[in-house]
Amino acid sequence: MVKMNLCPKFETAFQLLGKRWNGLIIRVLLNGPVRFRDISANIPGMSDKMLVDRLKQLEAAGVVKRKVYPETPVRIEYLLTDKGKALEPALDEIQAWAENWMD
Amino acid sequence: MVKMNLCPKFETAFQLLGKRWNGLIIRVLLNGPVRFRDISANIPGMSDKMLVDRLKQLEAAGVVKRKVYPETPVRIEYLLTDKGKALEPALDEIQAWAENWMD
DNA sequence: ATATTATACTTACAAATAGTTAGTAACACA
DNA sequence: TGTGTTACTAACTATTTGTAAGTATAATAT
Repeated sequence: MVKMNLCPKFETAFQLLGKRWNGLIIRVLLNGPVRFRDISANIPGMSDKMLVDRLKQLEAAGVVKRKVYPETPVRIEYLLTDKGKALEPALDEIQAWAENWMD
Repeated sequence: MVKMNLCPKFETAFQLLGKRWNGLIIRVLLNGPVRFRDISANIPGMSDKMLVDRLKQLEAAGVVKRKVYPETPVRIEYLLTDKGKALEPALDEIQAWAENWMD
């Protein structure tokens, strides 16, 4: 039997990226801090429920931070941590691949 | 409202990569052609059913090719197309990110 | 005082996807 | 005739995702 030794960290990374919406959410957040509505409006087909769920998951993974501005009405911004920003080269490579090979 | 214009090709790319197992399967196939059992044995937790399903999906997407050797017992190898191999830099970036930021 | 508006969620339920376990077809070999 | 191996398939359950509606909060409008 052929043994390949998939890196467990790579597996963990794909528990995040290999979930629907997560890649797109991170991509949107790479443009800078944005509000819930703005993420939602820029990802067609994704429900509020999924966005809430994914933001919680990404926050728990240390990729996204939630910042509350106690204004009226309250304003909440989502932004990438350093860990999240570090995904930019990877997402850029996926973008490049998509441009070369999709359609 | 903030408009970001997510690239539709990027979205399509993440319909593939943003599905459980696909990233890991492609990663294994980057080592060269392998048989069904070998993929399966190198991805802990993934059932045969999911592997069949994903290989079909990746084949339909033009990322994976299926090669039949009419031996006894029949031998079937799965390998990446050029389109599939072109994902290597992207997966390498994810690997690098995982090594720097996981745990 | 009451109604209206906006934002960031929550809830209840239906539909789709994933997981588990068992089974099958094909064929050489004992 | 029976056994073993490989690459699946089928039947069923569990989990995840999707849909549609609702809620809390607080300023502003009537």
